[in-house]
Amino acid sequence: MALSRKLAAADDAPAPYFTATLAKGLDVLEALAEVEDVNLTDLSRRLGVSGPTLFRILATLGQCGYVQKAAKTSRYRLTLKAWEVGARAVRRLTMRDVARPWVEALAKESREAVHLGVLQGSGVVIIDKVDTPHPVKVDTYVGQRAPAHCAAIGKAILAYESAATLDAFFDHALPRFTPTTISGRRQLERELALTRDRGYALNHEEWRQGVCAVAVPIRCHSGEVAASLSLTMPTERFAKEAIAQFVAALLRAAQAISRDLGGERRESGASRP
Amino acid sequence: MALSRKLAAADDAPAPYFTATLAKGLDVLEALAEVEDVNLTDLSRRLGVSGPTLFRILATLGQCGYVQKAAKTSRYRLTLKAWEVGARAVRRLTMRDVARPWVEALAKESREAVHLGVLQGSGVVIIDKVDTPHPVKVDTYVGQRAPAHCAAIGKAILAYESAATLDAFFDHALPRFTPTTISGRRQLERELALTRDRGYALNHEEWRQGVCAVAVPIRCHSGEVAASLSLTMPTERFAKEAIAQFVAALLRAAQAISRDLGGERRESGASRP
DNA sequence: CCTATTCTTTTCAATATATGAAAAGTACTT
DNA sequence: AAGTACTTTTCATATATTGAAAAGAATAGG
Repeated sequence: MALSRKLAAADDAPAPYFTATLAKGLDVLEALAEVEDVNLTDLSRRLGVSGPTLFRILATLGQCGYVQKAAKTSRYRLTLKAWEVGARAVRRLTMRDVARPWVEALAKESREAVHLGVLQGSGVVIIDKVDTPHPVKVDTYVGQRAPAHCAAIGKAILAYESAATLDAFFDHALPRFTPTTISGRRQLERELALTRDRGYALNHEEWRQGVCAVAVPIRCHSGEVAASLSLTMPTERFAKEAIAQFVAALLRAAQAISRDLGGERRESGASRP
Repeated sequence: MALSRKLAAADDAPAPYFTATLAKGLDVLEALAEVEDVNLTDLSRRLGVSGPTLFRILATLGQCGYVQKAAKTSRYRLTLKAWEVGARAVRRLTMRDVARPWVEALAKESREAVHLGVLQGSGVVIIDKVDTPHPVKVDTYVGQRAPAHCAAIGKAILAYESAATLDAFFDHALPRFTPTTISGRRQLERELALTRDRGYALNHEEWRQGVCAVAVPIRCHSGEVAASLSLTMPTERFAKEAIAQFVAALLRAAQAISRDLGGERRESGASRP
């Protein structure tokens, strides 16, 4: 799973223009993101990289500030450096700032967790969140990636993507996570058509057991769908009768955000919720 | 500035255990974080890396999902991948979740921008923020790095670090940003002693013109200073008479956070503000 | 407290890989 | 439509990366 793409490529095509060392370093970074703390040997086994090689990579990541050693010796862990670098990219998403007040208002009104997400490859990345006041919460976090094909927040975007983008999307597999996961291209296309017709996307435990969600697309001034807004909750609270109200609130918020996006500038003086 | 540390090392020591290609790739990532969109040639000039080499690096970063090409061809930009990877590290900081309600309460009470920061190398990284309602705001963002020696949020942590950590800290230079920046070791040590005596740190335009701040340390259950909490505002609003009130509010919030950190678990049922 | 075991770090020679010059191919500009 | 600037490919060379093996630390076990 953490193998560099070159090796993972089933067809042994020459995989042109690929710098193996760099890819290996990034794999190490990603592996460290998953484990809290590791020692060299464990990590070396996990990644299938020899000790000395990993030692050099970790030393380099350390010198560049991405990794540090916990305590005196032994275990390695990530610093916040990767997050800092990435934060510069997030900062450029006007969407986030414009949507913020409406995300908060929607959370207050619905009393459920609100997520704002954008499409990135085969997944949706949560770029903002306001949690529910209920004591029973779904475990999600800002920066989390959800598979687009089985999350409401993903389907609400996919439903409005161009044929070309969808073609590229379907190059990725559609892994099955639960019995209700839609993992066939045909079925997903039908689901997306349904989503377009209704104007909102649903997820009934398609990704994680016990978790449901509704989502609507957010259009930018040019009319393209640029993000999506969702309400996520435990199945227990996802009553059939309540959905219409959730959708209404979502649509109101999404429209307000679209409107505020018009100017496209950060300090927009637009009306607040 | 974006040169890999190997080359930047003034003393031409052999710089042991260093993987140049990986470091170059990370440099590219960081360069892309700074520019929104670049074409290959510009980036190649900026980094002093030849075209074909950069081409390979960008191709690799692309295959690994860290970079993508805008539009059809031409310009490169960062994806959210680095941010996603880093978000896993941030998520492990219990501090952030525990502090959140108090950060919000403090923002409401003070009506100024509240920042929560942790020390990372020679800087402080802002891990959470709630902005002021005032129309005149200081430009800051979550994920931002501030130089520790000339930011209140940094000095409030430095003041309580061990001699060993401080020694390591002083290996970095203390760049001067404004006429009031403290850039000598002796002077900074005096300032830190003063900070300890008072119990709070100040910054009068030491980093950025027109920006002032007050900050207090946050101690974890073991008594170590693990983070700091600041109020940041334009000099115009930083009235001498108001500081005592800001400090009182900051200390109250910091104490509450320290208390709530006791359990050290995420879903702490502790009292809310 | 000493020995055994496991993990980290260093060394080193073989080899695979990255490198930049130059050329070919594209995409803009005027 | 010709010119200019940028991107991509090719390729021979030099270099950096590689893992085996060994030395050195640290930790655990008796």
